[in-house]
Amino acid sequence: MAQQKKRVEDITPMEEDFGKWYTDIVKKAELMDYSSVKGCMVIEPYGYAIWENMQHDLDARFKAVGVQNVYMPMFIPESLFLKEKEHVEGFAPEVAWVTQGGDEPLTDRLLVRPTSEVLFCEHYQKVIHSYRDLPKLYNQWCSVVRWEKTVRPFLRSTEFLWQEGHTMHETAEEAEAFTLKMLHVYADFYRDVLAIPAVIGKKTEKEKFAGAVATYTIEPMMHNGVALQGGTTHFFGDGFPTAFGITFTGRDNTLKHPYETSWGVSTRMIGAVIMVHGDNNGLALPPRVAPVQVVIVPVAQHKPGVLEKAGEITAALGQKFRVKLDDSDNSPGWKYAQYEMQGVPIRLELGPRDIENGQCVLVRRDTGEKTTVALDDLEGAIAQLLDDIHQNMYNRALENLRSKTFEAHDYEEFLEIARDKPGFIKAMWCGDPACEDKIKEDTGGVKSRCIPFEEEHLGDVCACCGKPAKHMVVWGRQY
RNA sequence: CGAGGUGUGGCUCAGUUUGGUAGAGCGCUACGUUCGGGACGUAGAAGUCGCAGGUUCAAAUCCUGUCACCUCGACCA
Repeated sequence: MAQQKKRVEDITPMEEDFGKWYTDIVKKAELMDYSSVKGCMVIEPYGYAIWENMQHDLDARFKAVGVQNVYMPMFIPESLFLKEKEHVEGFAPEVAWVTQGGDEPLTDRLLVRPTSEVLFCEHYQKVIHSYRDLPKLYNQWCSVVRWEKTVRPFLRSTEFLWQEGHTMHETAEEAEAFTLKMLHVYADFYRDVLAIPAVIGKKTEKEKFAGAVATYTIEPMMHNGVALQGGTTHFFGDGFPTAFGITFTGRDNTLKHPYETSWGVSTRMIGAVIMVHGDNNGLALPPRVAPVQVVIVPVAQHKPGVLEKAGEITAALGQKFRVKLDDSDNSPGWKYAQYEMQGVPIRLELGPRDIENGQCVLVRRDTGEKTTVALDDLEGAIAQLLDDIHQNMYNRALENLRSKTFEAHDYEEFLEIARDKPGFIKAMWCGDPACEDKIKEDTGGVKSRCIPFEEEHLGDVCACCGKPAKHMVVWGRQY
């Protein structure tokens, strides 16, 4: 259709160039703008509203499991940062330093936080004295800075917004259980709010966080088969608490170190939403985070009664949904394309003909399907439609994940899939990091995503080296 | 950080090879006609050519440096 051609002229088709398609969308849907500092972006109102919706929902989920919000400083003295060795080695290459305050050079340099483990530990050392003080379940919403070599809006930037939870527990078992609990909070959020399915599991030794005993991850698959690390939770054991001298008197009146966890998700989730749900007409937002859930487009709005009726409907629906009325002078067709580009889940068209018949037209962003609805039933119909859209978007993403997940039983098959079929590869693994290195080398970038909780038995030997297998691993390329 | 590419009104780009008055389309502003899939007419505003040096009578154009962005590799949420 001719109109189809016109709709997509501004966005590079994803089949042609997925990277270009992505940047077209972040710019044209008005999510962000570049700034004059490398790797730092302006998050524009529409993009920030998505983040706020994510924040509100997640924050409530954190509080439901007893987490409290705090705020830590953005600067860390070098001497404090140096206390945990593996952690330093992990982050040292990408920290930004403050070396001067006003006119005076600093004797103890400050780093801009790349993550706040050490600040939480310094504080916990002061406030934890007894098992009665545990657990401590703190979280902060803030920005952190990592001096990345290459950057991409929302996926990898020098400064990014996130939340970081840091908790202290009386026993290792409790801490480990809490690490998994938070992983499931994230997974539920991805499924129920972002409409994104994911592979959930444990990172291999090679891929775990600097200083952690164990790292767990949720790994959603983007539309093109590439993975994005969607959120991680870490069990730290008592390494940091020992290094920072955090002690408490236990129930048996002996001095002990508490056990620590941390967990975080970031504005990268916006990138995930774009790359999982978007299409060649632009962004497609899951209803539960969409800043505008219903956009009302009046048709022939100069005719008497149209704008009045549209205003009435906007006010009524605004009680229950996030609604926008576009009464600008742009043509209806222009508005249709604009809000499709911005991913608004439902468009409500209202013209003189509709008003006469006591109805309006609802158009869903995910399928393009149009239905005529009586104005009397509108609220119920929209509530139902938003739920349907969420479910349909989830199902589509799940289908994408399933259809692009392959099994490899030997190395030849593995390399063939890695070369020809974008997506995840399930394969048995011996547990040796050498095989991870070899696979990454031979395939040009395929890495272990995780050892999924739902393991399958695909064979007895490692698909790479042929030695006895210990686990099934999901492999893939990542952003 | 390695390889390649690009910076010219708000956006997409032409002009750079061969130095000589700053261009187009879209967008924007005003008015009028329109309005069920990116409407049209008329009039108008808007650019120290990424930035800093240099060569020259003269630089968007040549030289040096620098910054940013894009693509592909090595690292992360």
